[in-house]
Formats: sequence, C-alpha cells, structure tokens
Amino acid sequence: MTLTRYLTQLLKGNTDVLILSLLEREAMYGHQLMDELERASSGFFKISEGTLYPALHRLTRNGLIRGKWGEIAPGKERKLYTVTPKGEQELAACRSTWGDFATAMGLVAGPETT
Amino acid sequence: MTLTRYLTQLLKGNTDVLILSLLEREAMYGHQLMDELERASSGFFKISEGTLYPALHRLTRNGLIRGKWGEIAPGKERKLYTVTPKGEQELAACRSTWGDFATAMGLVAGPETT
DNA sequence: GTGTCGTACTTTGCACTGCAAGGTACCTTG
DNA sequence: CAAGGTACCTTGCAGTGCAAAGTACGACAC
Repeated sequence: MTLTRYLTQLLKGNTDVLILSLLEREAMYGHQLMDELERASSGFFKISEGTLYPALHRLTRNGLIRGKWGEIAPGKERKLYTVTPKGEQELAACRSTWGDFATAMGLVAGPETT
Repeated sequence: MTLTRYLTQLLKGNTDVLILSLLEREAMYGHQLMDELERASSGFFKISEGTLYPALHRLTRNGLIRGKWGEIAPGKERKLYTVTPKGEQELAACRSTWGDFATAMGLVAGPETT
C-alpha cells in the first residue's frame, strides 16, 4: 500500500498541530488524546503510542505544552497536559501556515487545469 | 524558526504529488520542474536539488514516471520526465487521499469550535 | 585559447518524524 | 492468584527534505 505511506508522510508535522488543537479545548492525558483525536476526526486519525508519547515529550521540551500528574478520580493518577501561552501562539501560526500550504497545494495539484 | 520546520514536514510526501501534477500537464526536466513549481504556486514552493532529484529517482524506481534523454534544442541535452499510466493512477488516488486528509484536519484543527 | 559564470544532473550525510514492538506498573475482574 | 485492560515510556528502523559538495558542459568576455 503506497497510499498508507502517503498518509504517514502527510501526518508528519501535523501531529503536533492536532495535539495542540485538542488540548486547546480541554486538558487531557495520553490515551484520552488518542481516543479524542479519532472521535473528533470521525475515525480518520488513529495515532499509535509510539507517535503520541514522543510528540508529547517533544512539545513539552519546546515549551508548547505542560504535563502535570493529577488525580482525575480516587486512585486514578493521570498525566494531564495543558497548552502554554507559547503553545497557543505557535498553534495560531501553524494554522495560518496550514492554510497557505493547502492553498498552494490546490494551485499546483488542484483539479483546475490552466 | 519552528515554522520553517513545520513547512518542511508538511512537504513530506507531497513532493511526489506536486511533481506528478506538473508532469501530468507537460513533460519536463529537472530544473524546469523547480522553476515551474515555484511559478505555479505563486512562489510558495521552492524545492532544492537535494529534494528534487532523489524524488525523481524514487518515482522512476516505483514506475510512476519515466525519464529519457533528449535534445530540446541544438546542443542542449536534457532528461525529460513523463508520467506513466501507473503514475496517473497513483496521482488520482493521492488527490483523493489529500482531500480526505484536509477535511479531517479541518475537523480537528479547524477554526470552528464545538 | 583561457578563465569565469551559469545551468543541469547526481550523490552523501544529517536531522526529523511516524510507528511497530517491547517493557513496566497498576487496577479490575474472575 | 491469574488474566486482561489501561496508561506511560523507550528503542530501533524506515522514509523524506535539505544543505553541501562534486562533475560536466555551454556561453561569454578577454
């Protein structure tokens, strides 16, 4: 399946944007993010743990999100992540870039023929 | 510039689609593709040789395009690339996948709030 | 002819990211 | 206690963009 490969490559870079977008709405922990991402995209995005956790650590290292252990229920410890101000700023910039990119893609690869 | 990095990641995978789209319109050689890609995208896409040539070889290896040396003018030898039937098929599939991907991105990272 | 510049093609090495796979810990259920 | 599910983390590999360096050749000035 070369289409699978294409999808994998498309996801590159966008993982961070997707995570930031979800965390912007509500603080979440790892597995919750995986489930919520799949739900919010109507089942389109299904990322694995090997993608998610390194991404969370990368975003943390860059100061875009912050993780804190907390008790979400009696006896249930989870690492909740929230977006930092820098993260919000970055997300806004990425959204803009994404729009420009999609537009440019439409110009070159779009259905319209010159 | 972390935005530059984002753009680099966004381009991953799409390089092939962009090349195929341009070659679908007209047979071209390497540097011509670089110039035409920049022109067709209104200056948005500027790929380097280190990106283009490996991509052309990869596409050739996968049977999506074919390169042939030819004389485009007296004394001017260029390697002209054309899209194979398999390449057209692949391009159509990628366009569809791209549409789905963009839609899913809109659902999750879009401006609309639930 | 000689030197310089620009065009064209190729290759190498590095950086980044997605992902399968393996590992640990804890709680719940039978 | 055993088995399974949930949650977090790490390692190793594969694929790709890109800077950089190399080669070749034609065009132009002198």
